[in-house]
Amino acid sequence: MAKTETSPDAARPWQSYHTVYTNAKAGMDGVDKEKVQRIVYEVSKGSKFFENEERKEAFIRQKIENMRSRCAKITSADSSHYRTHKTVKSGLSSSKYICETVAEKRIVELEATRDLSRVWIHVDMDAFYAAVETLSNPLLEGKPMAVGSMSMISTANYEARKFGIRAAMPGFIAHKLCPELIFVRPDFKKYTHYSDLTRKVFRRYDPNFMAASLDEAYLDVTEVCTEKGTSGEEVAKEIRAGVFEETGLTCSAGVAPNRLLAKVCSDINKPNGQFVLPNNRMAVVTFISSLPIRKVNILTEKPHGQLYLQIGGIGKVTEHILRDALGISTCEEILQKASYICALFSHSTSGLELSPVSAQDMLLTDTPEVRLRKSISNERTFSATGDETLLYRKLDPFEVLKSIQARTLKKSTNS
DNA sequence: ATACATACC
DNA sequence: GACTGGTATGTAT
Repeated sequence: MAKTETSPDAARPWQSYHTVYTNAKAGMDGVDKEKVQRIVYEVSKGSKFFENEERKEAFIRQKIENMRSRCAKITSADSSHYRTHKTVKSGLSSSKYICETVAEKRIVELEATRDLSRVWIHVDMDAFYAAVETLSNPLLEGKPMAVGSMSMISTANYEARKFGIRAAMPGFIAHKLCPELIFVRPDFKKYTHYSDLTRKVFRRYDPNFMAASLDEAYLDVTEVCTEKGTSGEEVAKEIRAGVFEETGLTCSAGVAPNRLLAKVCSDINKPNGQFVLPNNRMAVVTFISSLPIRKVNILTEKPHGQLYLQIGGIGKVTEHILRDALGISTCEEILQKASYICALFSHSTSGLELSPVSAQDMLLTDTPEVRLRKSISNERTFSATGDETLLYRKLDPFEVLKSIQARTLKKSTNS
């Protein structure tokens, strides 16, 4: 009997354990994903973390079931509408007919915001922390290496990625995937130093460039292109050469009419490459059509200081819901099923999901002149305990202070 | 108002 | 044995 993709296979229980580690990522092309998935599952199985993941998965599955049944209702209301030529009401306030009108209106609004007049470059350093560590210790060259600890990995170099190891993976799982993996403790002083060197280069092309993290920045080079009579492609090449000259590190770049697209483009020819999406409606629409929904990101509109936040987007959970409830995996399918999205999600969530329609940055609005930091926090993970005394001790202001001081001291003394 | 969930690096 | 930490937004209750 033919096996369908959706039927759970009891012989392959690891297939139902969803992690982010098998997503398409630069340097992960030749990886045996099935094997990685199996090892991750085997190492994780039975842990408290794993149990919690299963609990969350079950909740999401239930949410998907609800959505599917609401979908079915919308569709049947729709067909009765066309059969009887009567207005559909009686509890079914959201017939497909009404949803389509709402969706069409929103799409028209989004289309109107499309702007192809700017040239944006997104620069993304290649395996940044790992590359910096290799600069200061050339013995690491060519060997699988990760910056982080047995608990958590921040960055893996390309040799390590061949084993399926990547950022946000716990070190002990990475060790199972590659026992020879070298671990290097993070040293943020070093990364900040090299980050500053790259920013000196960025400033030459856009004094108001926006840094999204130590290793990523958005530059508006529209004026540079006009003044010098050059193209975004040429400017990106210059920037990458400049960064290499200043730091000895490689980076990748994406050139596009807006930040959302530029970020997607910088990943295409990683590492040490670039990709240009021309400011041309046809090219942009074609590009967006085949784009996996997971690539959709949103950003805050104004920086605090030089920092530009990348928040939200379609992540693991939303991707799962859209795929299993509505059969959506590309941005083109978002457009086709826009009426369902408008019917099933809140206004702001559907706005996020529909944003690729206009191939436009999804920006947070209602922004003050300069967006200020809204919160500051400091957290510590400790092992599970039922010991009440210990828990209260963790919360004791004096203990908290001591812990923060200890960490601050550690940071300023290493190297 | 508060807790919880999702997201990004 | 071990699944971070900082900041932000959205949703449910």
